[in-house]
Order: sequence, then structure tokens, then C-alpha cells
Amino acid sequence: MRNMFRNVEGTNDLLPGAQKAIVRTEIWHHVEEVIHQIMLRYGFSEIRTPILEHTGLIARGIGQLTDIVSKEMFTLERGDTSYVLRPELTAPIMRSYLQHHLEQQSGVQRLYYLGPCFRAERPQKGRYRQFHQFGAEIIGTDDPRADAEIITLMMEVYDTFELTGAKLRLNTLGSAETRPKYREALIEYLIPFGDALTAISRERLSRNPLRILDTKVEAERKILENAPCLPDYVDQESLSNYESLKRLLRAVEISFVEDPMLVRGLDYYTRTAFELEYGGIGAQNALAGGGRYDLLASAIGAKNPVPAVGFAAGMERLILAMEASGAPLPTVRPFDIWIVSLGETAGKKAFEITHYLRKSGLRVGMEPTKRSMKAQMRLANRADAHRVIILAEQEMQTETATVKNMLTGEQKSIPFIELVENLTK
RNA sequence: GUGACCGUAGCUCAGGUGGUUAGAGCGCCAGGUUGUGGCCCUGGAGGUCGGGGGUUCAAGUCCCCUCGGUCACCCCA
Repeated sequence: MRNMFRNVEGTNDLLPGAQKAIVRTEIWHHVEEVIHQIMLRYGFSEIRTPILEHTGLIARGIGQLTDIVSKEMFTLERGDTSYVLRPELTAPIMRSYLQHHLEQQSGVQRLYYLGPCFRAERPQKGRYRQFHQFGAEIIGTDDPRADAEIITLMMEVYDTFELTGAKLRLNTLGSAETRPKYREALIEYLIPFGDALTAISRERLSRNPLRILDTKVEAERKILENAPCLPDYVDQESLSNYESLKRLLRAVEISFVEDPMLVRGLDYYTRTAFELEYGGIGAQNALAGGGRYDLLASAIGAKNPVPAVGFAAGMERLILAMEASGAPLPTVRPFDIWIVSLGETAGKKAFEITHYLRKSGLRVGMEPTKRSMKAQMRLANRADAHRVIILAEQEMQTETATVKNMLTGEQKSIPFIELVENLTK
């Protein structure tokens, strides 16, 4: 044990039958499958981009001064090129959209994704160095109906998993033109408090003052109660878009709370910003977040602006929340048949029968060992097999298989040639 | 990056003030049924007590260092 390698800090091995849902492969299969189905139903198509991207894309897309870029990236150098393990997927998807000229396709693009991301943060509950995000983007329109559609899609996922008690928070960040005005007003308001702010907030005051808004420090929250309100500084068009969005959400009975303090940690967001919050999965309580990012395309080199809106969600946090809330988790499909054999000739026959039963669609198990019948029966029982086929000397002589129903204990003999037909009917 | 707590069998954990061959439950394997599971009974395998150093006649137990884990700050999905 002591000298063995172990998985890298902040990463997880997913195992079959694991106790904790978050590392159990069966749960992941189920959750992924449901997400694919929902995305399909909402008219979104899957996009898969590489895990490796150029560092420059991420730095320019997400913003040089953001925490993600300034201290949380896994970068690797090779020759004189710098690569990064993607910390999120919105920038890579916009890169791919631009690179492949998806704007030339008819209509807006509805894309979704699901895959691993990497951030070099200190791991804790709900936060890992390799984690998995799924999300969706609507690229090519600034219509508030797209914003509403993204939010309804996101909510549909959590509804489907019967997760109740999540809180949707909503805000508008305004346009690229009005944001600086609010920024100045906020700085002006906060400067007199000087020492009352934490060191971190004082630092952010010059670099990224909006982030102070979602501080957890009680004293700072109190100071912020009378701070200038973001929506008051927002331009007329953003405001009317925001009103439209709220009307659309109310029309389809999506409940939300407006939170003028809500901001996002990535630079590319404008106008709509939202977050889905859930207590009970530790300090990392954001299940998903997103918003409009009309500036991203330009930031990474597009000639013309490309309006877009999307959400990103954490798989681990979703599973953690499902587990915490007692939402139903999938069970493992039991075996239809388990094959038990004694002796060499019966063993060969067992292999053959296993093969043909599997070809006919049944889930069939057997263990290629020479263990006792008792031991093999125990395995069958543990695999939750409905029926067991027993093959030993007697069966080989009569060319019939003994088939035992594990629920009733009842046994019958079935000739080898009728076996597949008999068991599949 | 900072801090707190925790590292004893595969898993969950017991092991007052340091003292003979380190324990339990679950799990695993085998036997109780010369070819039959679940329940029960019996037995067995499995541990350099995270690692290193120190104090001591004696350390799982005390001290130091180190590695690992968990949670929190921060940040965000």
C-alpha cells in the first residue's frame, strides 16, 4: 500500500457498485443518458471539443484577471506552445463555432456538451480538480426568448431528476457600455469603507470590483446593503430584455428570485446572468450558472459580434444533490441468466451457451473458474440472476440443461437445442 | 495559496493515564449439503497501526518532521 501510486489529488476513480453515488459508474451512465435525452427533446445537438486548448483562447475568452485564468489553470508547455486543460467549455465552443463557420448553417445554433474540465483549486466537497460539466448554448441571437429557453432547459434537467429546493437567481449585468459606469459608482461607494473591507475585497476593488458583490463576509454584506444597485445603471435595452425574460419565465411557471448582487466570475458575460443554488451539498452550492455572453466572440477574434447565451452545470454537484435530497437513484440491472458449470466439458458448453444467449439479447453471467457449485450459486445470487443454468456431468450425458428459477427455487430440464428459444420467449 | 480536523484489516470503526502473540462488525474464502444461492452455525485468510526520526527498559498510544485524506476560506460548475 505505502509505495503504490494513487489517483492525482482532486480527481476521482469511478467504480462499479461504489457506495457513494458520485463515484459510481452506474449513476453516471444514468445521469448522462437522461441529459442526452432532454437535450435531444429540446432540439440541441451535441458538440465535443478537445480537452486540450491553446492557453491564449482561454486567457482571452475568460479574461486575464479572472481567478480561473490567473491561478487555476493546468497548463503544459511543449516547444514554444502553451496548452491548457480546458477549465470550462463555453470559450472552446465559441472557438469551434467560429472556426467551422457554424453561422453559415441555417438558423441559430443550439449546442450542448458534457465532459471533463480541469481547475487547479484545492479540492473540497463539490469541487474537484477534474470535474465534469454539462451545458448548452444558443448562438446567433440576442432575443430574450433564447435566454428563457436556456433557463427552461436547465430547469428541466433538475426537474427530471426530481430535485426540489433549488433556487434560481436572476440578474442583468447590462451592456459593455454601461458596466464601467456601475463599476465606478461601486468603487466610489466602497472606497470610504476602506479598512472595513477584507484584504481580498480591497484587492478586488481595483481589479474586479463587481466580484465583491457576492462576498460571504457578513460585515461586507451589511456595507453592500446600501451600495449602488446594478440594475439602476443598466441601459434601456438591457433592461427591456430583462423584463421580457422575466415575463417569459413567468409564462411557463419557472420561479426565480431577482438578485441585484448576482455577478459572474467570467468576463464574457453581459446582460442576463443566472445561477441555480442548492443548499445541502456543502459550501459549493451553485449547481449551475450561466448567462448571455455577447462579447465572447469578439474577445477571441471574431470580426463581427456573435450574440449567445448558455448555461453550465456541474455533474458532480448534480449527483451530490440527488444523493442529498433523496432523489431516486438508478439500480443495477440484474442478470437474466447465470451459468454454473462443473468439469471441463461442461465448462466449454457453458461458454458456448453463454455466447448464444448473449447474442439473443439476454444479460448473461458466468465465472470462468473451477469453483464449487455452491460458490458459483452464491455468485449467481449476488448478481441477482433471475435464472441459473446448471451444467455438469449429468446434463452433458442427457444433453439437457437444468434451469433453476431463483425466485421460486423451481427447476426443470431443457434440451440444449431448445435452450435459447425457451429462455428468450 | 491559507487554515482546521483526521490517517489502525477490502470497508466502517474499538483500542482510559505508553506494558505480554493489535480487536470487532460487515465483506471475502472454505466447511456444515459426495451437484444447488439467500438465513443460520463453524473455521480461515487478511494489518511493517500512512512513512521517517526521536523520547523510553517498553510507542498504535508521547514529541518532531513528512506524506496522504476530508472539510472550510478563497473561487466557481
